[in-house]
Amino acid sequence: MVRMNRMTESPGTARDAEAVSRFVESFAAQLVEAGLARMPARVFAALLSSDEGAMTSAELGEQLRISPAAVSGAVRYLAQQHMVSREREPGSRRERYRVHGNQWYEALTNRETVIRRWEGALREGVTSLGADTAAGRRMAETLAFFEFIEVEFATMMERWRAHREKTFGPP
Amino acid sequence: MVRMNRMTESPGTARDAEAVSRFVESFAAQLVEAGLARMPARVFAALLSSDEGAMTSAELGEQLRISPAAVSGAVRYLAQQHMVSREREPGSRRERYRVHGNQWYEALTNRETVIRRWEGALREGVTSLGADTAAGRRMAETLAFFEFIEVEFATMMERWRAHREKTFGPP
DNA sequence: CGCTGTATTCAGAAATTTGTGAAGTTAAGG
DNA sequence: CCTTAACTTCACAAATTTCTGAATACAGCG
Repeated sequence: MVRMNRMTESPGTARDAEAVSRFVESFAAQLVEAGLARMPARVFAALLSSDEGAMTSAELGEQLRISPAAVSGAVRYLAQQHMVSREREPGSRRERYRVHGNQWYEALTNRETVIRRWEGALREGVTSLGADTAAGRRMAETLAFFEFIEVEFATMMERWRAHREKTFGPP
Repeated sequence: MVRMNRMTESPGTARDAEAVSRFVESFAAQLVEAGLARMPARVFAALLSSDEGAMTSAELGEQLRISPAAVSGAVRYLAQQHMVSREREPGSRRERYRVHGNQWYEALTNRETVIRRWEGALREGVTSLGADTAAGRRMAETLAFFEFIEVEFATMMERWRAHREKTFGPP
């Protein structure tokens, strides 16, 4: 009985470090392609595939082979975007970073702030180019699209929460 | 009566170049913040605020003060993303780049390809980490979210087209 | 009150991205 | 065909971004 080093004991406890790492990097790559910066993407992917859904700075640094500074920067960014939360461990000064079990993707897809800014810019465009110009009309229509999206998005998320609860049980 | 240089003649024809430029740059900045690269963002904003909804390479270069090479690169990217189309002018070898009147924002928000890739990555994650692990379950739930979104998005766009037609008339 | 384990900040090195000039390619018009 | 007006590609310079090591700040513990 050779080869009982990992992924052999009680499933859900020990883990194939290499497989995890492969997944982390490949998922991070997708996030990067979607526009996320490199380190935040890697940190986030690592947290997402951790069994606890949370890791310490040291654990992240070890898994990803990056400096504490890089962890700090990535985590700060992710926290600002509400994609992770920080927890102070009761005892020591160590901190854990946690993915919000079922809300992070709302943060990820919730471009509400962005949409609002676009709407602002478009309104400005309509007035500064003139509502009676072709360009002005085109932008007015675009603006209408975003206003439409903004509302739809909210109700869509509402439907998801309902659907989710039904399928996976309460958060 | 001094100062009758621009924005004086029939509205909708002559345009205040400076105001246009201000808007172009400010809207481009929003697009950049949303993740678009600099040149594509500027080119796109310029097209969007042109009265025709289309410009030649030379016009773009002049308005944005960039080289033909930069225009070429930006336009290639935008075309790949289906945010602009290229038109060959009947006569000469000049090409015009056009924003699709009311479909570009679908291209912009339609992350379907991206979503598909994420789903792939997540499926891989579920199997490689184990469906019976906590991490696996978390990812299965995330996967369900994206599958949900994918469908919702399609119907949302359908509703928009209906709404649009009612409000602005046929495309 | 120091000590120690953590987290953060900062200056700079390294890598990546971006935009240009110049050469190359294509096709219309003589 | 040859010329010429466009567009494209390519190598490189410049600017920006990213990550690290080192110094700094902070908080719990003895």
